[in-house]
Amino acid sequence: MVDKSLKVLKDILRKEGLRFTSQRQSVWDEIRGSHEHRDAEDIYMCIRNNDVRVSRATVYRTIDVLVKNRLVRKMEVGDGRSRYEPRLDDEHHDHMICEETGDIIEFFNEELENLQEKIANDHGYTVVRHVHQLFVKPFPE
Amino acid sequence: MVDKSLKVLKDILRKEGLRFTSQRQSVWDEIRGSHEHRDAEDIYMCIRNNDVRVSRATVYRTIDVLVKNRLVRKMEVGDGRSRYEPRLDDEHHDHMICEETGDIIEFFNEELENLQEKIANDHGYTVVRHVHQLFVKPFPE
DNA sequence: TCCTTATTGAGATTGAGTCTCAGTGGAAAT
DNA sequence: ATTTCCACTGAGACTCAATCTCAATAAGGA
Ligand SMILES: [Mn+2]
Ligand SMILES: [Mn+2]
Ligand SMILES: [Zn+2]
Ligand SMILES: [Zn+2]
Repeated sequence: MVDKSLKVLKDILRKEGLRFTSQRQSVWDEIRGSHEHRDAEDIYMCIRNNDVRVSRATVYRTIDVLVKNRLVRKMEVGDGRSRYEPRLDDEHHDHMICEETGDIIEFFNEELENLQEKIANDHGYTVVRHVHQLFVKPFPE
Repeated sequence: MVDKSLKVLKDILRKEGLRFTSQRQSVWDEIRGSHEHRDAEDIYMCIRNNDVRVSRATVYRTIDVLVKNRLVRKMEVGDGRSRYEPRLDDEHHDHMICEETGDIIEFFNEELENLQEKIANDHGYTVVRHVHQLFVKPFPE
């Protein structure tokens, strides 16, 4: 599993004509190791707490490569800090954000996906990507 | 129409315990006068081009009041600048953003709205607000 | 008109993210 | 293994939207 993820990273770097470095591996390992939706500062600090020397600039630069090559997904929740999550299985999902707890719940609904594609088509467009976020509150009681 | 919009603004300011000022009227007039999705800098510059003296700080502060009181809707398109649109009739709609032309097309689909509410309910939540943006490309030919 | 105090504006500040560039190190070639 | 080249890194400067500060201004009630 670790070997496979390492190979995935190396293949991407080769494809992009980039060199394999310990910093790039650290960033990918850090993101890959958690299913949470974390900001760059959190990823940066966690890597450093593992006694790995890396700079913010390199974290940001590496994330860009990972996002471009679909190993990582970038999302904005509206607070000015981008969040990142690994795309391990690469199955699409959208997000429900609880405004009381900050919890992020993932969901996928085929019907919803088809419907939005249909709506775009009716306007003469194809959907390239989409953002669908439900800001929610738990039911009372 | 102008009188009515003026009254709406004055009522809101009174309710909030805020004073009516020419700057606040200018900001509301500027946003109200266009159906586009504009950023703060654009709104600011247009007001000043009409020879009204106003500062960026006041534009931002006034927009906050208007957004809080649902006269204006705030949205992010992902480029780091918030966009604002008037909520004249206050009918909800979502956005389709053309990645080739930058055009923003508005749409509303009852079925979509109901479906997302149902999805949230199934997880034990109520939808407080939502963001649904389709980044699209025109069909070829 | 007077008086209190909310509002304003110039400019400083914040903070996420980007850029610069001299020094470092990956890896291909020998 | 050694050399060589040049991509990569990191400290810190920089960007830019947005917020904050605070002295001067102007609502608007008395
Ligand atoms: Mn909607
Ligand atoms: Mn709109
Ligand atoms: Zn979706
Ligand atoms: Zn997710």
